[in-house]
Amino acid sequence: MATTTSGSRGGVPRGRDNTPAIREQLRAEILTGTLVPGAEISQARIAADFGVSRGPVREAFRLLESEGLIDARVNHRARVRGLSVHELEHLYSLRVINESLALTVSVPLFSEHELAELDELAEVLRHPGDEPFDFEEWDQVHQGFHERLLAHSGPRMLELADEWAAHTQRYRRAYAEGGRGLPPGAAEHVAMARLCRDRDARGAAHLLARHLSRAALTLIAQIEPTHEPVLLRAAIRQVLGPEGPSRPSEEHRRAGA
Amino acid sequence: MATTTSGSRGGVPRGRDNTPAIREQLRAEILTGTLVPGAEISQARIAADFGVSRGPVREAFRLLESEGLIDARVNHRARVRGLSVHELEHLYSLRVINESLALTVSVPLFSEHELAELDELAEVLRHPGDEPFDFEEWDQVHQGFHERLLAHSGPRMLELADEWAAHTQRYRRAYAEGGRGLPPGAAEHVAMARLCRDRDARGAAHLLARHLSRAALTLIAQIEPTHEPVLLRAAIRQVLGPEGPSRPSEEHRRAGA
DNA sequence: GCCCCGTGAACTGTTGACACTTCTGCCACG
DNA sequence: CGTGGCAGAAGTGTCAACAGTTCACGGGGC
Repeated sequence: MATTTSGSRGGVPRGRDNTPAIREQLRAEILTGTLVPGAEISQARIAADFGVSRGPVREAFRLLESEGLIDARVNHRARVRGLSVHELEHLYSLRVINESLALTVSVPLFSEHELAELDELAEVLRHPGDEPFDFEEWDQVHQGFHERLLAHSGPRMLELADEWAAHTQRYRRAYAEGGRGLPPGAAEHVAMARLCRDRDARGAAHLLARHLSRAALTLIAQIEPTHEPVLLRAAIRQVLGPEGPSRPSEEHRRAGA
Repeated sequence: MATTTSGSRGGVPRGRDNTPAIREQLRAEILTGTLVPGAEISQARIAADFGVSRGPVREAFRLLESEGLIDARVNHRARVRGLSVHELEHLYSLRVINESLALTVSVPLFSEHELAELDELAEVLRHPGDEPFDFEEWDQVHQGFHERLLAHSGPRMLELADEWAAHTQRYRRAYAEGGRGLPPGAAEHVAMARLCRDRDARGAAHLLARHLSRAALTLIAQIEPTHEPVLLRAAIRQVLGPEGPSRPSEEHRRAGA
């Protein structure tokens, strides 16, 4: 029996249009794993937890379904969608090609203030202050960095990229192995910030693509080592060109990582 | 005063879960321009038109909003979102890089049956049978061709590509200038089919990218000639490489278009 | 012992009604 | 003549209740 998850959510205060709050709360619980894949969630129970009627909950469910976080068959309880290597690969492939493009057009437009912010965040990512290492906090900063990277790519692209990044978070958390240390590649962020400052759009985009695909390949190897990531490799080729991501390339070394 | 569009939609038969039907009907009306940009649509009126209560309509509205087809401020009537060159450029940029990738991985996987279908559709696109030329019918086939091209790229990618293609349809119709003739580039489809048959993934992807970006540039030039499509050009560069789309490239000629 | 069907609980989809907000048009007032 | 504000209409967000569906469970028949 799938755990028909229960537990009281804080009631929605008193505001009008409660759907966004419900949606975001559930979304967060799914992304962080509080609501595990396969768990069944009923409109009635969620409504009760929020102290609200089923109307707004139904609307929130529709949004979560359109985002791909839950499956909702007619006349059945909704279920938190499961994880799969295929989806993980798709998500990262989308991120690789789209974020590379978004970064390419953003680089010439960064303000001095934004560049300084990137530098600062990158430094924090490399040398997190607190001991012991707090993965939650680090990942928060990490998401902020990647989000700022795409600042000037337009609202539509930004929204999509945010969604994809959020969804990959699900996999990162599920397979973080207890989050016991700095993820490999954490140091690359300072190189990226540097390339942005140098207005090297091509170099920055390439480094981002390698950065993302390394994360993806690491995860895939952990989850299902036999899986052959055809789509992801094609995505990498599209961004980096046919030569492939074999050795550290020119712009990477130049950035002095 | 914005036209608070009215008019009776056929009542939803008697099925359970009416939301999808309502959503699709409204979506189609927006995409084809029956519901013009800026038009205001009220839950109450739509509900009456469908012979249904406001509940399902609200859910449909939420989906349409998440898709970006309507704007829905709290306590206000929803409005059909307007058109803009920026969005058009974004849509086509997304299509260029994502469909190119999707096609790249699809090419090795086409069955003989699918290849034959592509050939056939491409031929119809080049020499449409009926006189006078029926744009609606032609565009139907056109969408079918592009959809089949991505058949093997996985459900998530397919869904996204379909959505983007559908949205560009809005612009194509709005600026079709009466749809009085075969769009330029219509002949390229047979070359694409040919490249698929030859299992030339790279060539097919490049041709698709050029095909899409030409359509985009034509539309942009019609709508707002002063607009400089920075994002789109970056997208083209990402797929074709730095040399740019200057001359007809090797694989294009080899396909003997 | 095994299978089938009826029954009731748990849910979902839908509806009509209620409270509150926004906007329009009009009137009194300056 | 211009302006401020005040009712009423129109619309939205929400809720509680109704009807139909799915599923688990147990009793009866074989």
